[in-house]
Amino acid sequence: MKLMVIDGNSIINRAYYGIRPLTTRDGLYTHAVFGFLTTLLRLEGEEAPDAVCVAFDLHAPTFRHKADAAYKATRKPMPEELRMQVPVLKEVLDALNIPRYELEGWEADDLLGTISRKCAAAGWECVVVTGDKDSLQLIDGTTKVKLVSTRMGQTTTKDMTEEAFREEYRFDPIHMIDLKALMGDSSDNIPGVKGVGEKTAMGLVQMYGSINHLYEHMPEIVTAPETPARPGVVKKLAEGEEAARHSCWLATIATDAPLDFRPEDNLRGAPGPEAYPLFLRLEFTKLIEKFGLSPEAAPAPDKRKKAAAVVETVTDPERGEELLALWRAADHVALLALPDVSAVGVCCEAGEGPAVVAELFFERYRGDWNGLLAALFSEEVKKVSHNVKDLTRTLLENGLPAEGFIFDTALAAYLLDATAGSYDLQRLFVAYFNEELPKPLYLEADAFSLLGDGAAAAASLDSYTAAVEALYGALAPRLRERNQWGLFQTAELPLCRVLAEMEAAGCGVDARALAEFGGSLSSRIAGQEAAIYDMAGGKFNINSPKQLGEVLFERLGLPHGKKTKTGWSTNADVLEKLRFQHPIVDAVLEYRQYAKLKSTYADGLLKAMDSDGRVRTNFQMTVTATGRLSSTEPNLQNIPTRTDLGSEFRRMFTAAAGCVLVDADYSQIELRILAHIAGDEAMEAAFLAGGDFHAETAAKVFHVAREDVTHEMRRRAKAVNFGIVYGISAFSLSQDLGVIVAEARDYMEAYFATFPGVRRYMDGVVEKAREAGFVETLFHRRRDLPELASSNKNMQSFGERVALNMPIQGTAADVMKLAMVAVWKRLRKEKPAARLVLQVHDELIVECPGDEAEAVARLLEEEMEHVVRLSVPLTAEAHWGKNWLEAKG
DNA sequence: AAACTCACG
DNA sequence: ACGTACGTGAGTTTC
Repeated sequence: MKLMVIDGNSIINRAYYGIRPLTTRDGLYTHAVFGFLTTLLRLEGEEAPDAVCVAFDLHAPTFRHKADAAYKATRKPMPEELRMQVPVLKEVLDALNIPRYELEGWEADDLLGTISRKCAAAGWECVVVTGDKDSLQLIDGTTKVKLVSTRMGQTTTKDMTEEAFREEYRFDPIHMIDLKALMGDSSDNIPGVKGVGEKTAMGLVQMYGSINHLYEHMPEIVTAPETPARPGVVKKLAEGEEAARHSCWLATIATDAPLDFRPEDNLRGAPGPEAYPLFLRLEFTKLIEKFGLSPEAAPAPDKRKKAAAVVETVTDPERGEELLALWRAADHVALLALPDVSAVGVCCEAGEGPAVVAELFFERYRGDWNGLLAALFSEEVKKVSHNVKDLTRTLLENGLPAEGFIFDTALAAYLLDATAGSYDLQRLFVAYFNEELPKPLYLEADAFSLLGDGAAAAASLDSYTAAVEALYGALAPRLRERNQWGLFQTAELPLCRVLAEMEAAGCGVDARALAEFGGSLSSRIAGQEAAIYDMAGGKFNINSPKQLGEVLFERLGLPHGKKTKTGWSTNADVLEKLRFQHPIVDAVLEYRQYAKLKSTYADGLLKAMDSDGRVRTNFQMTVTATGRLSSTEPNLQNIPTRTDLGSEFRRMFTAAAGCVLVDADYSQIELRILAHIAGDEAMEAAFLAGGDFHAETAAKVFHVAREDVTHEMRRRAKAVNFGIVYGISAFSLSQDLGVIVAEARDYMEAYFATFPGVRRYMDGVVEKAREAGFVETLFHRRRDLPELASSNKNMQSFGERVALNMPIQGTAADVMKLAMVAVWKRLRKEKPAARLVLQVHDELIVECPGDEAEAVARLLEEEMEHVVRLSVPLTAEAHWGKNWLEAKG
């Protein structure tokens, strides 16, 4: 069997430039699509493949892929006349029933690589069609590359099999990587080795093959003058080793993108009924015949305005079955359920009449409603709902399936405006349709819940369910317009299931140890309390900043620092500076530490425990402005770790009997993302080198050798690194480091001199944000920034810091969400006894049988590292143990 | 309900 | 002259 996979971007690009412009009567450019289709016909004729599919790039216009951010200079932006044709081509391919693949965060190249390897694994032959020589590295025994070029309307192709390649290049296809890494490629922004061009690189690769092998043999090259590497070249090679290895990474096409792909799903089938009218609209009359399209297959246009919904309360099992058949056949239904699934509303617009909103109140339903629910929540009925994660958790906890959710109106509204604050149905409906929904339903904390009797609910469940349907119609196209469909479908929506399972699973906590620890904290608190009263000369409420301030700053006469709205600040920063003035200060600091641990963690966690000895957090998906999750009731994302005493709490988060916790965390994910989106070469090189990044930074910034970096230098470099991510100011950095502002300013200057790309990024992103009114992540998560247009200078500065920070923090959040979905899928397939239990922003925790620890650890690392390909490696490290503290490694 | 403090990434 | 890091949630006091 043979599959042909086409590099969609490459071929449409070549068609665009290779064919004279062509428009329809109403001025729509179509020549690139036309050229693509004629090329497709030609290729099908030449190859007669059993299956055909097309891969596309999917990346932001603002942040390009690989080390692409700085390359506005070298890679021209896609002309508007071409850009507008890409969605048209996709529509055409869909109509022709030719599958297309695109994946947030991956280039078409990587998909070609992945698809070709999956074909090989399935025993299929694969033909990769592209205009790009990069893909030649994919050639092997079962994969050939067809190079296509289109000039003056004429398309020529060149078949590169393994033999043909060797004949032409005299080395193995895989070494195309090394060739490109040595000679560089400006259009892909691969630096290569300075002073090494095509000729030299070719000779070196023919002689030594890989770059690794080449550098291993450097000594011999020096002494062998007849080699293609003359002495000058040897020097250049030595100087360019880092660049060569970095370039190697950039030049390698991934073959392990997380793509759900089976060759047999791409078998060539008949065109759909939409194809004929679409080709007519594009005025592709000649192609209609060549693609065998006919008007008979055209669907009847259905533009009729829907009448108002018909509402019925279902009590009869037979009617239930009837409706189920309609729901199965429908494109989708809108659905809401009460938190205990005691009532469900289903809105269905199938057929030509008005929408039917069916309400199922199970205390009134006379048949087997469990069977009905199981069918309703199976894959077979495509459902749109509001807060899918919560419903999924409820369903799973009631032993019901939870499949077939295709949209979530709350999540969609969140992606469209992450700073709106709340996403309950009433508000959304008002915001999008300027109409009020009836009141009887009480919406609590975004969850759909019911107060009052069934009659009151009956009067409103229908309007709320219909509102979900209406909002779907309004929100879905907006997501597509903003390029957020991919993020929604690949990250947010599938994450609902993952989080629901995590919440339902919970995490084991040792209640006895917790209570015991709480007791010892009480004693410590009592001890400090007595000492404080003694030194203060009387009792007062230490927890009251007001009373504490009076004692410290009035009675004891200590110098007060910052003031707050209501008085003098008594926070840890201030007290830290007073430590040597009076022994009471240390006592207060200790008291505060113990009191915090006791009330928030010892008491707090005990209160939050379920009867089975586990705590179940609520992961909120629609809270943060950056795309992170938040965790509440209890918050399991702020369990202490920074002090020895506090981290004892982590010892009490335990694995079930026979199980261990596996903890995997990303290393410096935000700084790596900064290196990527800023395209800063020095920073990229530092990460490629793989050492201690803060120390590496210190060496560069302070101009000392790596081994001469002191602890203090590293500490300062680390603070600057963090400051950069937060949108630094010299003042705050000086506060953080305890140095004068001028010195902090010097550090920043030195930092920007070391990493010039970072400064360019900072200037660029703020400028763009000011123009656009928003910033976005690599995956198009967006945050609106009205602050930048404010007349208040502080507001503006805040907006600027957010503009700097959000794309970084937000991209990290996107990556983690994608990783969670990938990990979940693999665990489900390969390690069904393992389950995800916690996420703490850059850290994932899995509970699994002890003998699977090693395998699960490797699985976590692999999935987390490979979820996206940046210009620097993304690394994750996993460890395991009987409890969270041990598992931290 | 708001203010303050402090736990986390 | 001023106020200054980004993103969260929870417990406590005070109004």
